[in-house]
Amino acid sequence: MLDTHFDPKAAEDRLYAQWEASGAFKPRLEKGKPPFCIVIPPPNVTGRLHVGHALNNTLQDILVRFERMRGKAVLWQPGTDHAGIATQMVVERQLASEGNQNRRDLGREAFLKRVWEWKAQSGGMIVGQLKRLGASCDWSRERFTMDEGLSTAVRKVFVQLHKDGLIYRDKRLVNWDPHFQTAISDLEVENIEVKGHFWHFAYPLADGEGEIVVATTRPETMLGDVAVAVHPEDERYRHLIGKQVRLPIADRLIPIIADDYADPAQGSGAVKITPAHDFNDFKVGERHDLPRINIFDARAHLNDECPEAFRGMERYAARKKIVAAMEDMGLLRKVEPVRHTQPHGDRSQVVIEPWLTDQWYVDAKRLAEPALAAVEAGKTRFVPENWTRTYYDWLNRIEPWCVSRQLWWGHRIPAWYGPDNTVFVEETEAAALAAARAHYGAETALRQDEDVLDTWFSSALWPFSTMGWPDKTPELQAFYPTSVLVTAFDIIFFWVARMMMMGVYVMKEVPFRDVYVHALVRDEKGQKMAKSKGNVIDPIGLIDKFGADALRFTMAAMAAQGRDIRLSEARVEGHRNFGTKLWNAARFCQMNECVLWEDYDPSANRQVVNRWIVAETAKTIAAVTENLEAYKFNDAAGAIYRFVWNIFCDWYLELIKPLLNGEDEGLKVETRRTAAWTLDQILVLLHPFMPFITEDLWTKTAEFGPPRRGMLIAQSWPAQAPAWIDADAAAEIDWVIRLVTEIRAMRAELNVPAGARVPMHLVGAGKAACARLDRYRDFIERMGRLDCAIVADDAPPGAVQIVLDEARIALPIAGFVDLDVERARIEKEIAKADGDIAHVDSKLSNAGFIAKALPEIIEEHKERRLEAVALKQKLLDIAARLARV
RNA sequence: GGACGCGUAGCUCAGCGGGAGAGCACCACCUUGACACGGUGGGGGUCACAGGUUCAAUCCCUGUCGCGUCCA
Repeated sequence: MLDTHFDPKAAEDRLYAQWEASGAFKPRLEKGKPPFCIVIPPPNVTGRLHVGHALNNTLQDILVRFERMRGKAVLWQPGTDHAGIATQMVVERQLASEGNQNRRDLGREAFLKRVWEWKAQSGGMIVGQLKRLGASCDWSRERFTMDEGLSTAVRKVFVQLHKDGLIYRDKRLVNWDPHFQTAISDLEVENIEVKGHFWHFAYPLADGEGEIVVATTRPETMLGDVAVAVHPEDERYRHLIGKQVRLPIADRLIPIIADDYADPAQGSGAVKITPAHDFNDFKVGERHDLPRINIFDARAHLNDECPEAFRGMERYAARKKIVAAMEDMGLLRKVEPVRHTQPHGDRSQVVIEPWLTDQWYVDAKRLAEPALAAVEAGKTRFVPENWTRTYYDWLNRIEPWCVSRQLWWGHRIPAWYGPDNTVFVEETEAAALAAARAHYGAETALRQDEDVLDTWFSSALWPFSTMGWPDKTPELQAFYPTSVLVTAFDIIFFWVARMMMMGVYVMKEVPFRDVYVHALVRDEKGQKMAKSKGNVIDPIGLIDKFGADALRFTMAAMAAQGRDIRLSEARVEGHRNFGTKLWNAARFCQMNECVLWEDYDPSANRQVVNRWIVAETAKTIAAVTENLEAYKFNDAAGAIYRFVWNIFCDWYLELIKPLLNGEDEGLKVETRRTAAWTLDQILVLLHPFMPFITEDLWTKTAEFGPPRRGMLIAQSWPAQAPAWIDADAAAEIDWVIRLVTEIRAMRAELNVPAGARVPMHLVGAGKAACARLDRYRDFIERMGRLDCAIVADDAPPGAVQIVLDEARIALPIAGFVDLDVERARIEKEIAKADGDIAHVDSKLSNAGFIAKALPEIIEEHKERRLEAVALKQKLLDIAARLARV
């Protein structure tokens, strides 16, 4: 006998281990078996599961389990990425907490050893958390971006790109993180609005004929100024163009130039130009062939380009000193408060410096062209479709991708330099040495580039590097291109765009057929969750409290396309209750000996309730299947939820109780088998959403019947047959349900004591209704709490009446109720019928409606009118009767 | 400033050209032989606002207001 509740704590780990041991997570490649593959967007190896991951992986797991049950050879490829900065940060922090030794003191080799030790011990915690969620990845194929095979792929692609001229070294401005002392990508920069100031500085003209005022939010950069720009059309400054100013403090002469970049409406209309420290100024400098004066070192301290008094100063200390100096010289004209956006490193949270350095760049523009064309040609499809445009926008505006990082943890760039700085880009040191020998005509020592590659460089290769590329493996053959990438839109650029570029370039084929873009999970107030805001909901906590199934079902039920998810605990709790409801339905079946029958034929039932539930099951199978195929997770979840609770539990199980307690053994057998079969269909349909509870029930419900062949995870997805649909059965059960509902509503509204049993007379009923009453008398009496249910020619005295189709339900309950309440109720009903009639009439009397509306719509309105009029007539009869009581 | 999205029941959200829905919350009643993580019934919405298209608009179009996200 089942308990009254499912116990997730006791079941989850055990079931997960059984699944994994059964080999169910591994793809079985067989002839004629279509492949289905998802590569996990690799979480960061330092990461912990947050609700975004929970949603993302729940949806992937639903698809994977669904397709597996549909008989496909399914590979869900898991793994983690090495997260250059984040991981290095974790280990450096660890070093700091142990003493003062930083990584430079330790040395590169020893430091990397420490990182690997850290990875072995505490890295990949998120993998365990994914397992708690129930993710059915093929863990035997787990990959890490720093694995040997994946590193080989990285080197090979780098070299290939270099040979094709798509990767090059250049001196440009990069986003420099002074804390980590490395370049970072645009996407790792958060632009945050901050309160700052506009300092207005007067720069004296060199000829002594006055001054020009510039406004800046970053006074310290003036030491790197090389010009002052004004707009060519700006009348205020036109006469100054071409003159020189004497830059204060630095004491250099710099020109006043004309450039459209200067906005006459902004500040004073004149703008200082610092090409080495501002992206816009850099472009101005290019146009006017200006020098670039770099005033910072890697820590953003002032360097030797600055006057001696400032050298070595930290940037904000320098700012203060500059402002003070300008003020002392009487050159500070104005200070105004201003809100402006400042770039911050998403890891370090410090202000990013645009800084002039030598870095490796990928020519993203050229890689983007075929990646764009592939989507335009429909080789990859976005779902929902409107994300296509975001993808286009981003790829159309793409800038050169800086791929080098001044870190130690990562793929070291396969470039070696000769004594004269000639660069040799090869996959191995040996190849580089050989190339050097050929170049120099002699054995020559080389030194390897110190830098490593951006983590995203290796992640971009993930869809094929995980499958063994550059080897032509069977996996690659079978599963590339993958079926679908599931991702949140906030990282659409990280993932989709980069994987598309690399996939198309390396494999000559897109990495995925579909890209399903799901919502972002926010807190109850709609805010993005962030550690700094303290509003993060821990999914593991929710799993501990309500079970993984409840969390998963909630994610699926709320994953409507095109909308964000606001997660609330109440919702998860509600879905835990749903699981309990199902559990108890199974318990009921078990108590009533509803065991499976191997040769059960759903289309061979005689009893109407059984024919009905089979038809309802068929509809549910179709709905869940279609919605999952269309990535409509919420609709699929809703369909199975309503079927289980509102059809199977609320009505079917109640309808069969009299049969199970009855005398007709043949009926009992049919009903038990049908109930057991229906429950089985539910377990299969619900399994992708709630794998644990369904798997547990799969085992437990087979305690008395024929043994199961394998675990639920490996069962076939149900098919439904047209023969299962039975419109007559539907009409009959619908009538019974409406009858019971009306009786219950009447009793409740009139405050008939719940325990009181009353008689029910069905008045004016047609033949079919009479027969139905006969067939379902036990059920109707039980659900309506009636002491009898009979057909009668007329309503008994003191009866209240409800209209049901052609008949009236008469309940002689005058003794229990206040008839004034009933009279008021009838009046309200009449008013409602009048309203309906008027509404329909307004349409039917409209010539335009008659002329233009679809015939079936007009017909429907006419029927509605007839029904409303008939209803009103019956209500008037009832009212007249009540008036006489 | 540009792009995208959203304003529907107290809250969280579905729906979407022809009769306003769910979950939770709320109210009333119920120790009914699966389940109180339950059952039954009920209240509650000029579907943001203003125009337009249409025989018909919560749904399509335009604009306004408010909110959010991303990009400058």
